[in-house]
Amino acid sequence: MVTSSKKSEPVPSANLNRRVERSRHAILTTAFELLSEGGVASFSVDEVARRSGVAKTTIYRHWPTREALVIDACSRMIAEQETPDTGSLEGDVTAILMEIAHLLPTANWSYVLPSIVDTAERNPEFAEIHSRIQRGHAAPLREVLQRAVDRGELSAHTDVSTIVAALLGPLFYRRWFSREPIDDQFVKAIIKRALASL
Amino acid sequence: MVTSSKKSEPVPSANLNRRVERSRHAILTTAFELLSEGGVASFSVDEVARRSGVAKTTIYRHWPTREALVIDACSRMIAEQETPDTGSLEGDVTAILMEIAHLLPTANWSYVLPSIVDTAERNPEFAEIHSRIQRGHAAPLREVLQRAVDRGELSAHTDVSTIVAALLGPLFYRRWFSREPIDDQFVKAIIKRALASL
DNA sequence: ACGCTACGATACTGTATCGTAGCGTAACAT
DNA sequence: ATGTTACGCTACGATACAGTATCGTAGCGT
Repeated sequence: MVTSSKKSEPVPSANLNRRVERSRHAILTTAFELLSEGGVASFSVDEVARRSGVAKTTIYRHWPTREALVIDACSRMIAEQETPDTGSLEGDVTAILMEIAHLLPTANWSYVLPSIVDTAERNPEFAEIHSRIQRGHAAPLREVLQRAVDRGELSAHTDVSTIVAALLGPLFYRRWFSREPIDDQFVKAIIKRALASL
Repeated sequence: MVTSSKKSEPVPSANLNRRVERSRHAILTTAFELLSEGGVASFSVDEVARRSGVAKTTIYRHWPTREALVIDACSRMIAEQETPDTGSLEGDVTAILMEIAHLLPTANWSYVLPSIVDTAERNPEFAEIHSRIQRGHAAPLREVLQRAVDRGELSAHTDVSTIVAALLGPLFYRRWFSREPIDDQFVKAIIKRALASL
């Protein structure tokens, strides 16, 4: 009785989910790859269908519009970083920035982010995604900075947001604006200046 | 004799040039406006024709392709800034950054630049334009910094490029990444840190 | 064995775009 | 007056794309 009543409920069997998940995964993987290559503007559903081998009709069975798929693919791009704990503020910050400096020239998301920033300039949905990505990038820094404030290594009236901008800004600037290389020496100079006790 | 020989040369009369210039100006103005609204990706020749009142055929008589027109319109976006001379490094830098901080939320080019950055990521022609815009932004800073080095206000082995990144980076970061407001206090804090004598 | 569900293939509508061609016309020079 | 030049207009052809409709089929549970 209980089992039969369960059947009538919308409980898709595990295997059906597997089938669905296979399609969804193939689509999303290809979508992500396509995004990395051409950005948001040149993204097309037809191309996803061609590359993934999944029929376009199937794509539209899972996502109502092209935009929904793009947004979903963008969301998979949020880089999650661990928060180090070396004991000292400078040690933590150095660990975080060195990793970012290493990722900036190589990681996929660094090719797509300008496209998202551009789209976000005029589209609130992308502004929301961009905001999430942004918070993800800054979170570890905010945490180690806040810890430093709490234990007195930084003055209590330090504005954490300002320091984050002073740390991330120059790195991003070199990646997307001046296009200069980002070497260890540069990162260290930025850290010294951002954390300088005035 | 001299005048008649001049005629055979490709010396279009002034009035003809006026006619041509009127068309070119109307097209470029509209193109620039369209770029500001939608970025490079959504730019279309048909729309320029519709808005400017100039026939599409005429547009193609002056620019061979859509891309050539976009590039031409982008080139008009290079913001030229004057280099101040207040006598002190901090005064000069403050003058420059305050103006940029004021322009960032308002100027047209701040809406288009992400689009150019994105396009430059994959298109060498736009990378070149982006590079020119970038140098234009940094030039006044480079100059006042170099002057400060020359007169000994900054140590001789200061890396000017690093300081420029430490100054412009945080401002750009707030405009296009964290989207936080850029107030005078923030600018001053960034300047103090960037110019700190370590 | 039977039925449900997701899937594939194909075709289609409708639109937006690039870039070109043909033809007539207004501005301008001489 | 006559020719030249730039322009406007309309209409193309070609392509790409979003999104839908139809029909047949393969996987999977029961």
